[in-house]
Amino acid sequence: MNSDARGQQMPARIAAELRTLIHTGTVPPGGRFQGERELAQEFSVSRATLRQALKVLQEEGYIEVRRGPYGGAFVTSLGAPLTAWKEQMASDFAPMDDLFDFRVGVEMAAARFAAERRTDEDIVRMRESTERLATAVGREQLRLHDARFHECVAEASGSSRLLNMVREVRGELFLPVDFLRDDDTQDHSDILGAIIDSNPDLASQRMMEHIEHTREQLRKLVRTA
Amino acid sequence: MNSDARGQQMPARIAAELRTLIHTGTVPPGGRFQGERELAQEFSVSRATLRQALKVLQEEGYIEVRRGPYGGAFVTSLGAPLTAWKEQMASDFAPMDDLFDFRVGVEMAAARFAAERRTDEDIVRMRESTERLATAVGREQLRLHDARFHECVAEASGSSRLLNMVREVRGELFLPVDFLRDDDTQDHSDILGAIIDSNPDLASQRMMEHIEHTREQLRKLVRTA
Amino acid sequence: MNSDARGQQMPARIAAELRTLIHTGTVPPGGRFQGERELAQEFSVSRATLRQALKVLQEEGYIEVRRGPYGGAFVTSLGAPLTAWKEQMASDFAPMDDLFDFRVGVEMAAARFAAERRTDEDIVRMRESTERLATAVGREQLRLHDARFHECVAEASGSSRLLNMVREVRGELFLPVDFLRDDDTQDHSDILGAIIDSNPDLASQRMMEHIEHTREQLRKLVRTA
Amino acid sequence: MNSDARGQQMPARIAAELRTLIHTGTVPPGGRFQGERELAQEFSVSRATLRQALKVLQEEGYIEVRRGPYGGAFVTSLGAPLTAWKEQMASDFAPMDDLFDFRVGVEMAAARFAAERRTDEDIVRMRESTERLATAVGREQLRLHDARFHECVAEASGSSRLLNMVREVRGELFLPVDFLRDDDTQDHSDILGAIIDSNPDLASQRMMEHIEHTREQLRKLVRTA
DNA sequence: GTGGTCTAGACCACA
DNA sequence: GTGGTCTAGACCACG
Repeated sequence: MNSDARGQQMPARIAAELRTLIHTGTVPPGGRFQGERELAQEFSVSRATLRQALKVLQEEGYIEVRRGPYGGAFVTSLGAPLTAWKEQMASDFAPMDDLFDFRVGVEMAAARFAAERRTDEDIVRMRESTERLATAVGREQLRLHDARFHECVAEASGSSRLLNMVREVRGELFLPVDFLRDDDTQDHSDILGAIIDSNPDLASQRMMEHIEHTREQLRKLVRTA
Repeated sequence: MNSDARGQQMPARIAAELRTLIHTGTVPPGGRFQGERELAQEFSVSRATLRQALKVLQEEGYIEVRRGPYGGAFVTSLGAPLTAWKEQMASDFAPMDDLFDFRVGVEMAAARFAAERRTDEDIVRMRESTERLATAVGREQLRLHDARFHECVAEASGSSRLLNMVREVRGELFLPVDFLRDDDTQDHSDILGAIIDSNPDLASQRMMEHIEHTREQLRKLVRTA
Repeated sequence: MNSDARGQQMPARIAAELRTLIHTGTVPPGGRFQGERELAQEFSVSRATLRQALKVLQEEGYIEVRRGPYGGAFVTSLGAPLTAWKEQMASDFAPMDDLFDFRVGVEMAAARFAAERRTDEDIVRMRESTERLATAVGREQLRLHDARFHECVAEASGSSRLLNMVREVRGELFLPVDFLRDDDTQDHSDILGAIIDSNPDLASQRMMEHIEHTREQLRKLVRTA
Repeated sequence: MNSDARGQQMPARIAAELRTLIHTGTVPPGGRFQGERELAQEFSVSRATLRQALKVLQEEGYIEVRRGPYGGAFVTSLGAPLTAWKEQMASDFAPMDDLFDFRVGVEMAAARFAAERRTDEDIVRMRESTERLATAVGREQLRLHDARFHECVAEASGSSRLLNMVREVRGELFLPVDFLRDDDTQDHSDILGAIIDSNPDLASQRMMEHIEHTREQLRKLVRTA
């Protein structure tokens, strides 16, 4: 009914979308967003509103804004947000568990339907993401291609709603992704295999294990930090 | 001061919530909502705003407002919304498929985690829902207890996010539920069994089959209508 | 040259002007400012800009904003600003001394020129202020008529620049005025006498003593607080 | 980031400051300002902005900009500004009176507090200014050391606010100073004497007379011009 | 051509 | 008719 008006205010909503781009590594530290005018148009929003969104991210320490030509909104090294996130997680891990429970649901379903419905083109895209992750160097690239694979699976599921949710969840995940597991590439490869074999149960099963591994990894990280 | 002021779509939001109450059978045809003043207070909203929400539902044919003593907002027989829904589904079933893909994801996860984490109290509640569905008479009761069971499972999963999503999906489902399958009670019972046995894979598997059956049923309904 | 553009941003400048109205008691605690639209027009500024000014005052604890008819920006009991002011003064009284040095200059000159140039109407106004102060009840009235007298003297000086400065200084004074000396009325009366007698030296002399008394009073207040 | 961004009148502000330097004789006719880059840095402003300020002064006839080596912004003989000023004063002397009323206030207070608070170093500086005025040759030197003395007194008052105001007023005075009275040196000397004697009333009294003499001188000048 | 500020005006939610 | 939010567009200061 009101599918795209979930009730947040515009600035907060746009801030969330931009934050997602940072969390997923789409715009890495040091990277620059488009100009305010372009962004405003992209979000179908006035520049004033967009600027409020940028201000939120600025105060959260995600971006810093520079003026002049070659100015713009640049992603910081993310030190401040990382610290804030760790503190919050250390004091209460429940929200993260909640997020992962939901992630398990949407990504298992995505993997299942992907195994049933994937086209050859879907397979090409998923394979490419997997290979790029394998050869990625640097945290930013790892982060980006890890996120990209999960999106590709959701795309292959043919469900726009699942795709949106996969993206939304990913957008909330943030820095955990900074600490990718060494065997992520293998996980992705295994999942992809099951999808190619058109084995929905196996695909979703492996997706679940993959996500639960990540959850465990995160839990450890928070405990030791 | 303006901490929760979303700016501009409160009426639509409230309308959606009230619509959900109708879709899930919480307030059945012929049933009456609380007085405007109570509703307004419940949603932390002014009476004027609430009246706009009611107006939306009125125009959609969900409710009719009667004045005087014993007046109030009464749920109609839902003929108009049903017709509108059928027409829409007949012309494009994709949104419904999208919704069901997502439903499969969240409810499978809910069943899985419920099987892992359910407490004795959770079991009591789920069992009660199942039994009430078995002995329910009339469409309204069926609809209500069917919805209630799915909520109970989501509650047992211990994930507030999954619970919210289960409810949200249900709120969008509407009348399909009018046409419950005869073997729904058996499905619920089977799912509950797997949850009680602490068998996550089986519980989620049965939940999926249950939902896919409903999807098929609906698809047929639309074709023949 | 650029007499009215001293370089502040508009919101800060407007906030300062509104703050002055509070400090001088023109709008007392509990009082209400005009509607945003009127204020915006009065300051020849857009509503958005004016709202930023209101936000500043809101965060400083000077006003609270209520919605609905009979809503608007209302002056608080000023507890928060008072506390903040006391703390600041206790840690560094120098800015207050600086302000008073300047005040001595402008108000002595105002008294001097008033004694030279006052018209009969000026005298009427100054006398009225003095009398009202004598019969005033309540802090708000005292504050208001005290401020009013000093303005009247500055008006009588015939120098718009001095008048502006007297007002500006008064606007920065704030709560000190909350603690009026018992013999303020006598001081005002003495100053007025010298002005009526067209005695510039005596008028400015008395004005100085009046202000220095206030300074001393304030100094004590801060020490004991 | 935008801590000191006043938004929109930087050029005018900078122009005013540079104009003051000319009015006070700090940079005399024929004199050269620093390079654009140095000035820009000094005012913490971009070169483009500074150039706008220079353009303003250029159009007012205060400076002329020469290019090439030994180029820069040179103060003109000030014929054009002087003519403009005379015309303006002849048509309306009120603004000048207003300025002098204010000047009386701030400089009397400065003299008063200087007499109360001057240190030995202050005396040295004030004496030096007085002596240099006595031995000055040429309008430029006269203008410069006259202005300098008044600043020294304001410095000795220990009030930064009074000092700022004395400077600001002086910046607006401009060419009147071109026509210094012969007995200015004696006036300064008398004022200094009262300050050294720690006689606040006398110091401020003499300061007033000094300023009022200047006002009269100016008035005559305008009448005859 | 960038971000920073302000304007003018609309519509919404409120009581 | 109030305050709360957003839009569209302008101009300024920047490097």
